[in-house]
Amino acid sequence: MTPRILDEAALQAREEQIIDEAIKLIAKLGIENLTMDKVVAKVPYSKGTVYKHFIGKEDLLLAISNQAVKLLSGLFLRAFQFEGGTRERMLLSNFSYLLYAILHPVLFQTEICAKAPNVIGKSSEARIKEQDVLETKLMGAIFGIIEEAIADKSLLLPEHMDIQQLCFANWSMAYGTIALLSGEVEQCSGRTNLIVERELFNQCNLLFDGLQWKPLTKDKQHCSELRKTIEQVFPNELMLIKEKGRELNF
Amino acid sequence: MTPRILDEAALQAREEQIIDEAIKLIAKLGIENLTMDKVVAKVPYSKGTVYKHFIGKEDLLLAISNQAVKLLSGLFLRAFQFEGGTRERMLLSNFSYLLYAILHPVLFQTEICAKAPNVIGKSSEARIKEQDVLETKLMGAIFGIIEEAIADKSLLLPEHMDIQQLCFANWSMAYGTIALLSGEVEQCSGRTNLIVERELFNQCNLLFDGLQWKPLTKDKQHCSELRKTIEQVFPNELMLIKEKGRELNF
DNA sequence: ACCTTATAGTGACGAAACGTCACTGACGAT
DNA sequence: ATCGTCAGTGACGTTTCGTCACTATAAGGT
Repeated sequence: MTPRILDEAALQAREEQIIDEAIKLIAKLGIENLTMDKVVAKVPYSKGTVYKHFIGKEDLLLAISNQAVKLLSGLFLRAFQFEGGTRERMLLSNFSYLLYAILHPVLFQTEICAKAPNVIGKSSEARIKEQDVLETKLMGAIFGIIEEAIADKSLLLPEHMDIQQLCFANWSMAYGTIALLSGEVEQCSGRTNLIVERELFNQCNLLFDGLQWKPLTKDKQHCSELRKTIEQVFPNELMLIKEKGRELNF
Repeated sequence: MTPRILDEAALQAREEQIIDEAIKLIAKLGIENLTMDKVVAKVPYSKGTVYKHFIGKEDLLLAISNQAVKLLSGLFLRAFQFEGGTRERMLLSNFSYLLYAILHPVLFQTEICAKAPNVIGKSSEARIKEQDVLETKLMGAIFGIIEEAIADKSLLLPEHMDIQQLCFANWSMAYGTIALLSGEVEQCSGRTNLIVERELFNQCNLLFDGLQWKPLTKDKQHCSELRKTIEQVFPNELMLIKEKGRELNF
């Protein structure tokens, strides 16, 4: 009466397989040339099956973005677990975001795209909900660092702001910086001469100094410290970046 | 021998007419449901003519975004020309961006979309160049305020940062905040309880305090001052917002 | 007046992408 | 062996895109 053969795990694996192929296609053709037909052609499943997983192209894009956020979560967690001062770890978190953006340009690009209303507007409810959960979880690591900072007195919560608002302040600053600069490698724009890692570093410090988050910039060499910390916590990522011929300048 | 009848001005007018109809369509159907066919149907010109102006849908979107930036420029200029302290005017600039985002959600939404690589990737070179020029011009107002601030000693340029970087720091902060929050009216997210105008206000002050931009938050009631300034410089905009049933809470 | 010529404008059309649905087949239950 | 159910298929109708062969128009020449 109930001959169900749907294996939840296998289903999940298949979904990831489709996502992986889509990522490869974006890397090869650019996100603007991704089509469902091409994805279906790359994958050992039929159109109908693919559409069982994703209600449309936008839904697939959001799924890729969610996948990316999962990957990012891992980096955030490592930054969170690093033994060091709270300000240092917060800075490290933001830089783990940057490392991810440099190492996985396709994922980051898709994440940006997935924030556009024309994508959200055509995605499934479930997928949007998933995005929400993932981003909330991501914020959790940041939230934790701030809690600790307040507990050990290195940070005093400003009047009329709670921890959540502080989380958001940090997140939006890093997001704005990386989003606006990641695309610009060489453009004859008013934004030339801006190096994403340097601007991110500066802006983090401005924000943290504005919050009076100890130790202040004037009291500590955050720059050299961050360099060491990154080498310690993200050695592989740093190596991969070097292999890409990219160097971090800040 | 040379019967040219192309009137540059009329051509421009027609382009704006097409853009206007597209904006109306986005407002009605949502940006995800905009199609060139629908635009052509709304406009007294044929498909071929429309495609003379815009090489494709993405190019049209970028054109709308550029139109939006022009509108925004006017607001920025008014903030720039306001007679008041430099910090106050900078704050006002950022809020003019917010007013625009609230008053013209379609334009702002399109602006966000137009930053996505899948749109840029399919736009014409000329249009991208135009975007660049417009954004540089926009930055000009911000740049000017900072120059003045440095001149009158209310702001000291931090070590290892130039004016351009400071401009960018401000821009990316405001962009990140508004972009991440503008979509969220009521969502059951980790980002609930965040009110865009309040967060923008807080983050501006954190950044400016971090820069030691006088007068500091502890020395002045920026909040009530900003309220007055907005009423003075943007009375119409404020009225329109009220008519929309929206109220600024910060 | 009439023809010439070059450009503006048109919309039918083919290609491409989308998303659906009637069908197939595989497997467990009876 | 038969039946019922559901995963999987891919052909097909639809939508959207963008082009291009053609028409209309207007200025200049004769």
